[in-house]
Amino acid sequence: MPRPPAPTRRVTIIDVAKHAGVSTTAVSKVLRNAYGASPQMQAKVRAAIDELGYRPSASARGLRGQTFTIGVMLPDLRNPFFADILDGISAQLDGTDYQVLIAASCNSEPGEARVTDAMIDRNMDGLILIAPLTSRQRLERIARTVPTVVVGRHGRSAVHDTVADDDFIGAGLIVAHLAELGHRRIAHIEHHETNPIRLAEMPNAVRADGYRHAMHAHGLGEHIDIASTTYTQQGGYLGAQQLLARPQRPTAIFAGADIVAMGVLDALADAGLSAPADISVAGYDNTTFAAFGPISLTTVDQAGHQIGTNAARLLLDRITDGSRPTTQVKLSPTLAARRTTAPL
Amino acid sequence: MPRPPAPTRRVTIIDVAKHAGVSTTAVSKVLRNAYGASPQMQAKVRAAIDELGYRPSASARGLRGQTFTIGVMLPDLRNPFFADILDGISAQLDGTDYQVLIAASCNSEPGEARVTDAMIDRNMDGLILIAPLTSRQRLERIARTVPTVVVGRHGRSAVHDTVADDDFIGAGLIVAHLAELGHRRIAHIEHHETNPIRLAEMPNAVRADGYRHAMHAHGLGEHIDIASTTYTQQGGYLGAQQLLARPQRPTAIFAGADIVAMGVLDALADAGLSAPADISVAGYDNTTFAAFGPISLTTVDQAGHQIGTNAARLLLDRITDGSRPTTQVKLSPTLAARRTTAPL
DNA sequence: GCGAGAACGGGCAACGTTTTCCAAAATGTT
DNA sequence: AACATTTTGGAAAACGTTGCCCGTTCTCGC
Repeated sequence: MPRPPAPTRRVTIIDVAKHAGVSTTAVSKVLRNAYGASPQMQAKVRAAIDELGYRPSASARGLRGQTFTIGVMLPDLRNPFFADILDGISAQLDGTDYQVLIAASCNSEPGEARVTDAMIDRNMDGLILIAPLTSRQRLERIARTVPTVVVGRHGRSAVHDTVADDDFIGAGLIVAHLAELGHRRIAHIEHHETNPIRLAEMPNAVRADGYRHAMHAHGLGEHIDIASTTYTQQGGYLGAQQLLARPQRPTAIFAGADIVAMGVLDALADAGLSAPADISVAGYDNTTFAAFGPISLTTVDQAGHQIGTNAARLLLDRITDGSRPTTQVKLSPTLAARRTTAPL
Repeated sequence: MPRPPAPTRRVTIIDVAKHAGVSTTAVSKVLRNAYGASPQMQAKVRAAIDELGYRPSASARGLRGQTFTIGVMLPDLRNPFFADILDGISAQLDGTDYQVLIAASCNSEPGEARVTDAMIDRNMDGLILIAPLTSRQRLERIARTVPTVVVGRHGRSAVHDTVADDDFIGAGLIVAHLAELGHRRIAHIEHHETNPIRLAEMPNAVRADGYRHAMHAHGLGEHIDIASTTYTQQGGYLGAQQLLARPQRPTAIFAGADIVAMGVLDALADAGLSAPADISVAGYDNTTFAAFGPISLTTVDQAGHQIGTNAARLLLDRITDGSRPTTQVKLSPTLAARRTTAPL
């Protein structure tokens, strides 16, 4: 199927100005509805814009200042929880001139560096970094360069805003739920974190802390039992295998993430066990599939939508006023009790 | 937590030139390793670049030509199938200077128009449009403006390349699988398409066609039974309800998408039935959750990764040579038989 | 009428690259 | 030694906006 596409020059502000019989300055003023344009002129210019189908070049704008672009960095496209956050961001930005562009799957520090650099290179007006692994130092350097909101990481900064769900409370919700059902040997599968600096900031660590604290609070300190793997399906499988091999097998497993719980369920099935008959299983995140009938996973709902709206709102605020003090928003998770947990 | 971020001017090509004692032209040449730069000069310039931490501004570049940005339009972040495609794209683009930026959730024609316009405004070098709803006419207009690859939509164009999975064959795989298991009353739930122009091009329509054709091929023409809803969980629920209310209830339901199958399973459970004991259920897409133990959905695997690599490769080709004839790549899906289908 | 001030419109210089050119120097060829 | 060629490096003009600044022309209060 041959035929080369016909090249066609883009309509510029100059074309519009000529067509409307005014200066480019005038067109620019109308575009940004800046001061100094009479209604008649506005009408003329707008007519010309429509007639010619003119669209301002973001590159040229970027060279002078704004690009009306918000960059969102996502660690993983597969976790539907992030889609909730995105929805919140989009909802908040709807009606503004800003366009959201996403860079995904930068699941390593160098990967994140590449992505954030790329966003800065492209003159984006603001960045929303979701669950970044990047060092605090680099994070602050980024935030000093461009308005930034960090999502899902605990710990405050003088230079960027922060939005996170309270993972400490969330872990407590699960432990309380299971304890109420009569469970005492409640085990946890955590994402192993080696980096000591990130230790206190990353959600996984906070969830583990919350688990420990809640266990103590319910007088179950002696039953604390943590398998340290990763927040992946395989990590859940391996973690569950470890826990099932204990001399005193737990009666409930709190997986640090829904995807981990999937691995746990697989391991149970392979061991000829089932949830909740033999062992109760809980996850964390309330991802879309957790609600599917055959799974029906008890989990913690992280108000992803609200996280998104808050992040976007804070970012817009900071774009308009870069010098206002930074804010830390901490949202409260809720329990989503379903059918993988049952009374002992 | 007060303290405004310290503003800091960006390092430009001029700074690098001064620091290296050469002209900006020279730096530019080194950057693009263009002709006319001696080894010594290259060394000097590279040293200066490293020392100053210089990064070229994409805006300024865009004003003159390339931005080294590839835009990917995704209809829906929640469908993990798209993540597979993205992985393929990233894999192919890895090692090049191109950065992928995603715009998501433009689940309507006006939404898609906004997104594609935004990408063109930003001078992106190429676009990958995944399962677009946009009219053929607009699609071609876009492709005439910027190198474009359309993914997941059947029908060829003289102006853009196309990559798609063969949905006709895929639907046939499911029907063959079910027929082999002894099923005869195999029903289908389709996504209702009203727009006649899109009718032949959209995957959902092709899947329904493939279903019809395969039914005839297996001598089951009289049992063709289609519930027309949407490709959503709720669509699956409603579709299953319709099918269950038939005087002659089907023994197998082929849902046009995995998410639809989830709704079907819910409807079965609510009716006191289960799969595959009472009714076999199959989906389409092999999304991540289809493989989860408790679900274990029989489905069709669309080589998402390959779709992505092919799309990216074609796009790079077209960016370097816009006049080469267009290509249509059609990949073959495979059956992923799991536990929601069983012999009659 | 008259001056002050507001309203309106436009000229022009950035912004940071790339891309022609073009000159000078080095090298090769008779 | 004179000339042709290649190599090397730079000057300068775009690219499409915006924002500062300046000159008009209104408007209005006296």
